[in-house]
Amino acid sequence: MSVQRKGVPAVAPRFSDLAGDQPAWMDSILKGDCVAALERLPKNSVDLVFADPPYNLQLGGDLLRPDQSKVDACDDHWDQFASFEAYDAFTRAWLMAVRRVLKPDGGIWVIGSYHNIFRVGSILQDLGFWILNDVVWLKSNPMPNFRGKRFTNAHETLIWASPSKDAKYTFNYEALKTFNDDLQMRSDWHLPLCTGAERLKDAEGQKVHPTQKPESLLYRVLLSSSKPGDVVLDPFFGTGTTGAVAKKLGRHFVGVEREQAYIDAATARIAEVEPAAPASLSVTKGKRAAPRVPFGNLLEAGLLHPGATLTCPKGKFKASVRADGSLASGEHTGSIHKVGALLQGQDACNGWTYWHIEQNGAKVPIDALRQIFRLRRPAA
Amino acid sequence: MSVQRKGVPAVAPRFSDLAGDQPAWMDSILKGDCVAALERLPKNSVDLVFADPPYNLQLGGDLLRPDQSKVDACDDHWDQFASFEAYDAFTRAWLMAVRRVLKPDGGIWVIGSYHNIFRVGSILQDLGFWILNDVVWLKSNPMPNFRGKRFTNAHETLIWASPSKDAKYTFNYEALKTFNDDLQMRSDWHLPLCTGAERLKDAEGQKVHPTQKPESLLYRVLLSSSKPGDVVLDPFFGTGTTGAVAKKLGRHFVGVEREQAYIDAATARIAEVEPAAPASLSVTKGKRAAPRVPFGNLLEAGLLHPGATLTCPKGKFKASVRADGSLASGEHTGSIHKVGALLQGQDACNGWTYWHIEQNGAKVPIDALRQIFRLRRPAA
DNA sequence: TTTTGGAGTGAATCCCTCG
DNA sequence: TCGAGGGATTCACTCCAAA
Repeated sequence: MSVQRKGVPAVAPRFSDLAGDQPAWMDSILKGDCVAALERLPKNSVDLVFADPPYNLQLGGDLLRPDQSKVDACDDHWDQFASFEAYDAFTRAWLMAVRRVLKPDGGIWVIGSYHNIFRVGSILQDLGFWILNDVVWLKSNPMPNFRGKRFTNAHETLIWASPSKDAKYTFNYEALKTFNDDLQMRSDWHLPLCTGAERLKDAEGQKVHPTQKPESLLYRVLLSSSKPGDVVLDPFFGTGTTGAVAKKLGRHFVGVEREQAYIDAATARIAEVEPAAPASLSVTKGKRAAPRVPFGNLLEAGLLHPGATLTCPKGKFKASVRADGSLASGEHTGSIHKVGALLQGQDACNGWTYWHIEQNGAKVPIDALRQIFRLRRPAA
Repeated sequence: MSVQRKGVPAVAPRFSDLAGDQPAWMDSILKGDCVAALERLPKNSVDLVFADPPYNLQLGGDLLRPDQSKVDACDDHWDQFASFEAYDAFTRAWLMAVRRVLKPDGGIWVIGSYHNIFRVGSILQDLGFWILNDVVWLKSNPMPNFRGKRFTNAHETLIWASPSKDAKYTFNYEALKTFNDDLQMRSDWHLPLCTGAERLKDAEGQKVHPTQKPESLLYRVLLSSSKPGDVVLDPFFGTGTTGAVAKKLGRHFVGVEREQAYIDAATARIAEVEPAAPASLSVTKGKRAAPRVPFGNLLEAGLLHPGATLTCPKGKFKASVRADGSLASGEHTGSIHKVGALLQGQDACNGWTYWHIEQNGAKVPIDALRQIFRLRRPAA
């Protein structure tokens, strides 16, 4: 596949099926230096950042394979820094620029290797970002260590952070759990490198970008920590993996990139992406997203009657329902939660799952009645 | 097992079967602050350092499990620091003290989590240490994320470094390769937590140390980067896992520890260690069943797309695939297994064999896609 | 003697809305 | 802004008691 399309504008065409009026920078690639280009975005305009900054690889001479063929190392000039101080200054600058455009309840991901990730992590913390997780991308097919002098470097590290300690960041917990066969998603992600047809090649068959990330990685990043319609910024856009996956998943993107060749490749690539149907983008949500149902509503709706008797799971405690939706059990009165907690001598209790009622000879948690109520009266 | 042995001296008896004339500090535990105690060691006297410094966790209030029981947090005073600056100063001080006693061709390992490891890594680099690898310890049985607000924190990070860029460090490449079924040892190590009989308990059955590391981890560290007879320093000795494994593997140890209770426990523990031929590796080589493949992986890998339609064997039920790997069929949403069970009115259902997709005019169970996935990505 | 079920636990930066 | 209160939230493994 050739990506050398002459005359493609630096700003990719917006895809129109997502929204009506959009600022000019939406779903486009800004050409230029990261810090300068970000000044063209308004403050608090971005929901999520994914950044794959230069790794500051400090390679000595050429690396040879056992058969003496040369390893195609990442020795591009943009990856060279004179010192740790220079790299730190660069990192601080782009992180501060990103911070300005990131919403207070947004999120940021940065990927790196041991060459740079410790600098990035420290500076994130120094700037007041709050680390939520570090995630390790385990490569199922890493490059072996040809000289046998170290362990095979089989992973990279991602840092997920919010702009401040008390930010209300997005995390699609239930969706990720469903994704992972009903088990919590862990901080270790086993994914293959970007190879084969997914890897962009130029007319000569050479890879267009030395560190193109797999779409599977971005899929998981965007699915976990953004919502459909969100704006995702990638300040080191490269060949646009972030943009391609964002478009596929119904998110907006903004990219910043200095090299025209990468911009051309990314623009062509993203144009070919088919967005998923909006309906398939809705994602499993937990109980927290369901509308709150006051217990008293069950009485109003006739699903329960004043005077009904509730029991705890083991039948040890009983309580009777009062007309105002409170419970009475001996001396204790109060909400379903409070009475449950008091009887058990605990600080808290989820009354919906604790209290049961007998129906057709079986004990059913009152949460089942709540579900019936919600079905009868959707979006109450 | 009780480790409360009164009258045990702070300095453990040397074990005499390793060498003849030894300095007094060899195979002993130095009591006191790390920096001060290290002044008692000569310059260039240590071959390898393993350090498990405080992580500076910065925990908030109590954390309760879903069953309302309290998580036994690591809230010891030694893990409290006023600020990142204070933690950095502490880190710089002990690393400089360690650097003095470490031989120019020695090595150092430091373990940490995202709370502290970025500070440690940056300071290592600033002090001129040369990072050789970062290694991730993947926990097979981590503590879950009880509130569902983040990814399960399922790993810790180790940094392996030499004192300078051109150090001739020790790396037993062939030994590790043999250890690892004739494959290069990778930078991801899958090991269980320290639990069961290995975990030191006091007379009341409480764990002696909140963060005791598994011997399997130290086994791999010492096997890979030290030689028999080497001196291994652990400046945060705790209950002496480093010393126990060093003795087992025929290495000398020096520990530094402030708390007398830990010193007592470690001394008793190490006294019971039999220096043995390494035949006890079986714990780290758990047999590999067919790797579990979450349904979501098929989406990431592009074998299925959001919006695809699945059907049951008889074509009676249809469901559409959503971006998070859940299915939607009428009112029902959830995992492939859950939705299959709901539609059939059963308690359980194997979604892999139940759901089919049309390919080239034929209905194929999605299990076929899973097999393709496994072939493409062995040992995911 | 063997199997089954329940309780316990591990370095954790772990809620959110409303008045 | 703060406090009160509703109510949501767990995986792998070990040990011990019970069957």
